[in-house]
Amino acid sequence: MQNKKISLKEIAQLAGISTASVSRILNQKGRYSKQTEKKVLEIVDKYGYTINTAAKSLRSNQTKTIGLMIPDITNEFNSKIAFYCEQYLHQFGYSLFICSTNNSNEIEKSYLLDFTSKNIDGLIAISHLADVPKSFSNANIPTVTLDRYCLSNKNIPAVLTDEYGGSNQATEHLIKKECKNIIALIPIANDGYTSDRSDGFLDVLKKNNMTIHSFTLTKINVSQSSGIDAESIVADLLQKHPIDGIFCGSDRIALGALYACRRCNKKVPQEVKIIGFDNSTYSQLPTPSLSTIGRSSKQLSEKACHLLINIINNEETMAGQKIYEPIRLIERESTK
Amino acid sequence: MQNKKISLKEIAQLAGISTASVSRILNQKGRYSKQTEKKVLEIVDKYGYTINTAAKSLRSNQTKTIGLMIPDITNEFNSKIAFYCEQYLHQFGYSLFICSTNNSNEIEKSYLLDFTSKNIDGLIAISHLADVPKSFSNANIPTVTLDRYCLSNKNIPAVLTDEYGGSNQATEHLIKKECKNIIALIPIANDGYTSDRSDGFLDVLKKNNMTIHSFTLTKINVSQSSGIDAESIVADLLQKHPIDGIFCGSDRIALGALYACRRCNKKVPQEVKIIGFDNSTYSQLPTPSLSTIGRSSKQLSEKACHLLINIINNEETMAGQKIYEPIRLIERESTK
DNA sequence: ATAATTTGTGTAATCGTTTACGCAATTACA
DNA sequence: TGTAATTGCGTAAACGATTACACAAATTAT
Repeated sequence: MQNKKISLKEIAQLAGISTASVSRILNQKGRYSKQTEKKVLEIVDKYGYTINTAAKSLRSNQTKTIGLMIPDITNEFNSKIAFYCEQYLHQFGYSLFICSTNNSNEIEKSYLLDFTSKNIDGLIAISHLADVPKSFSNANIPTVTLDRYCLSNKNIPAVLTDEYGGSNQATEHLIKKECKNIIALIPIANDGYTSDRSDGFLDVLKKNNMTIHSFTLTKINVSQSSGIDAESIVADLLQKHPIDGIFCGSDRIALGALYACRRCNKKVPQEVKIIGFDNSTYSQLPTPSLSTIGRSSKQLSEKACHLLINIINNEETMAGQKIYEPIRLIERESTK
Repeated sequence: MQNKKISLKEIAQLAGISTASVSRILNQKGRYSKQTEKKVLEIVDKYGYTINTAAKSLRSNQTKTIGLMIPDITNEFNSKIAFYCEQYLHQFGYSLFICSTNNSNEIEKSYLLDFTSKNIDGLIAISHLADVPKSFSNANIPTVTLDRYCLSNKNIPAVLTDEYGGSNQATEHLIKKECKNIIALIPIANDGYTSDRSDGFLDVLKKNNMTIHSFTLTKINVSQSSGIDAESIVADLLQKHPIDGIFCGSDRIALGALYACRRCNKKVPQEVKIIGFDNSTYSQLPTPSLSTIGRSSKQLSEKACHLLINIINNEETMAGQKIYEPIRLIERESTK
């Protein structure tokens, strides 16, 4: 019928009425007659009108848009978060700006600036938001932190995994399976942050009066190669010490540990038991399959979205609140 | 200094000049003096000003925003596409609206409407765009299709994997390894579309004068459970026929086939050889590791983005052009 | 010294919506 | 029948930026 976008004003002209009426009809707000409504809707349909969001946002001061800040969308956990957040928020008419930050403060900052320019209605961030630009704070954008808590502003609520409890359970599980010499490999993000996974591990060892050596806890930089790094570290340790239990802060690392055992001819689970963290697809596929600590990315996502929408709508600040998502132990062949 | 967003007009007031000057300075466009520039930049910095994108877009008619339509972000291939597209487009100042369509025409349509409202500058779609709403066409949004070609408009350029060549190579590889009874399991998307993977397979069989039975080619619905579906189908076939080679249209399916062989006590690769498609992480982990057909998601993404930006900038339509990304055979243990 | 050019700035319209306010026509109520 | 309430619609300002145009002041050329 056309091949150019049509505006509300043009619809008004075609219908011989004012823009105000058209707007009221399209938004089903205020007063208008059935007659003119019919006329307008016909024209809308005939010409394939869609509203201009920029104009609407400018006037109404809301964009129906949420920012999602994620370290790396390629990571299975993160991509699930993105998926479930999108699903949940879509129900409420929100679209998602997604950005990968690689945990870099610089990149985060530039995206936060971009987000304030774009006037997003809210932000979900898998980040510590350690360094937030002034313009972002000034904009007072409702924010929820996911799987991390905000370092720069204690009022930002967080939806968290019970990492301490998870590593507790994992370690207890190894002990129950009669491991005597347990080590842990904990990932450390390139923003320098380590999770509570190491504390949970160490506390259980102490509680059980187990000796803690210099090599008991190793930190591994998070990267594409963290599995490979873990492999050589573990292979090295296996040759020097009588290790029989390995708690890994991620499944990727656990996989590296498994390969290391193969290389050193240590049978898993007979001689060495391994447990990972995340319940990613990785953990199900190798032989033996890997025991791991699972958490529901769906639950995490939905709690974060729910919280965010509440803040957006009700002005409930939920200030500083921390919501914990429980974890569960998933026992597979590597600790049988 | 403040805790409210400040506008360009307010900056002008604070500096005692007109909005026109401020705009010229911030955009480094037109004429202005060093003096006033300094004054303005100081105020901008002091108050943490960021531009209001909605207003800018409304006036300038471009949003610096690209839509990315993907069947399921949770899928490894798709998440890589998202990652590389974001990286590439970010360099040029674009942000990404990402949406998961689950291959559903209905969902796609509603997102296309949303995108036209939002006035995205361009669209990259892993989709056949079989059913495009009128308003989207009217909006004349530069579009590139990725890993699929557009069914509703032949002028839309596409960046494609050489699927035919890939399945050709995979099948030839099985034959070279002396497989005599080869079957294929090809995924079929829930928009009803099958790729060229089956043609490539069948043509090679014909060329080599191999018999094609009723069970030679099986189609499997794409879903979370497609691996499990494949497992039972293959297990069933293995018991009835002397199959010694399996070409799988995805690594997930290949994994199912591998498990089926285990269940039926068929040794891989000695008795049955398996080859997958995608070179996903899945394929590297099991024992034996899976041979597969690889393609570079980075190359695919960058070609698509490059093409799109060209269309956006130069009005080069590249109408109907199809760009093929080559594939490569990755030989692992499952076909040794 | 005068004319021509360049430079810095301001005025005001514009992009496409929403919405407060006002007014006339219709309907309800007495 | 007259007054009050309701209904439907239009006018115009506003959101926050960009930009064509005009114009005075400063600079350069002649």
